[in-house]
Amino acid sequence: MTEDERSAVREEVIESLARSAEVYGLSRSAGRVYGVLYFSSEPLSIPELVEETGYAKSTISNVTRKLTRIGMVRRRSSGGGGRRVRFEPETDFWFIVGDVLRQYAHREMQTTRRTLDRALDRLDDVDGEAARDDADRIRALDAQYDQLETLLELAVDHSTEELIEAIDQYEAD
Amino acid sequence: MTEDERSAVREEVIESLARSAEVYGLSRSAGRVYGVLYFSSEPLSIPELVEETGYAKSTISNVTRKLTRIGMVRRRSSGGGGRRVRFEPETDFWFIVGDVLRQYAHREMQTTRRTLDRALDRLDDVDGEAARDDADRIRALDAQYDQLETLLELAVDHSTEELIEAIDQYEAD
DNA sequence: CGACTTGTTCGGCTCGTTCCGAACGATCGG
DNA sequence: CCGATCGTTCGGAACGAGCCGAACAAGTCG
Repeated sequence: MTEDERSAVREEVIESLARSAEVYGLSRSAGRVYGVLYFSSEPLSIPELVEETGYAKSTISNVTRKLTRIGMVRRRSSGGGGRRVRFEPETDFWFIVGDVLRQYAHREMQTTRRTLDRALDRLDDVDGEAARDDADRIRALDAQYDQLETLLELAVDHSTEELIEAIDQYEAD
Repeated sequence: MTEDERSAVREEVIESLARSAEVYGLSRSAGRVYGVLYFSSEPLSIPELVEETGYAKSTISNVTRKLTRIGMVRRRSSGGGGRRVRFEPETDFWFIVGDVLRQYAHREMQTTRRTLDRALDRLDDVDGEAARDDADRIRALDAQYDQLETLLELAVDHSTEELIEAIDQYEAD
């Protein structure tokens, strides 16, 4: 009876991770797969994940690839036995967040800023008050992106503990 | 000719905002509506946004509601003239981010932690090494969420400038 | 070499989202 | 009170995302 209770509790937590995944723009399946890996005492292969989660093999293949891309699981392309690749979870959440920020937000900001800079160049050739207004607004956008970018770079280079301490010390003045 | 060029440049920037919106989980229309509001010298009503964007009136209605919910535009339920509500953009991006984090991430973390705490309570009644392992992992999850939550609370209470300065000072040791 | 296991890719189904047009309220000036 | 204007809501079409099963490729062990 206690064994049932234990797996019920684990199911609850895994389901909770699935819901969290949806909030942050991932699929339910991604959350569940991560949850199963998180509770597993050893890395799991795709057939094992199929067994544990009930998803189709193709789904597991796609989901594991996505999770690997964003740094939530690692591929141990391994090794000896019959199984070829095995997955283990990245358990440092802030590290995951940092990875995602670096890959997506940072890239997006860079391309947007390139667009803004090109736009400003083109506006130099245009006369009139309205054009100057537009240029001012675009410069303001650029400044915002610039600040977010530098903050982002600083933040992802530190642990949560360091960041909390930094802000605490800053507040202490 | 310069007038064409000016609107072409603005179109470019607005389109860029539309693409950015997609990256961050919003619709293209939301990005474009925000862009039009951003370049407008005065708050715009729904018919005006229809005119400027080409979207259907219903689309504008839904999009403005969504943008208002997440704090990207403000409703100036308005005064005097024939028009009733008018929208103006929130131009402080970090403020927008903070708003979203407070509304979504923070709420999500709280509900998840409630689930984790309930799970730990239930596991107290279960014996065995495996149950103890599960409890350890859940406690580790809980600790991660706790740290992210406190960091989040600290971060959204400061401006980007303050945060950058705080980290810079911290690094200066 | 041939049977088996593992992982990827492909086509199809389903469901949610986005956007539209039309119908429906609600508010204001005359 | 009536017409006009503004905003919301409803039903539907087009599109994309998630998931599945089946076919396919690649490597392993007998």
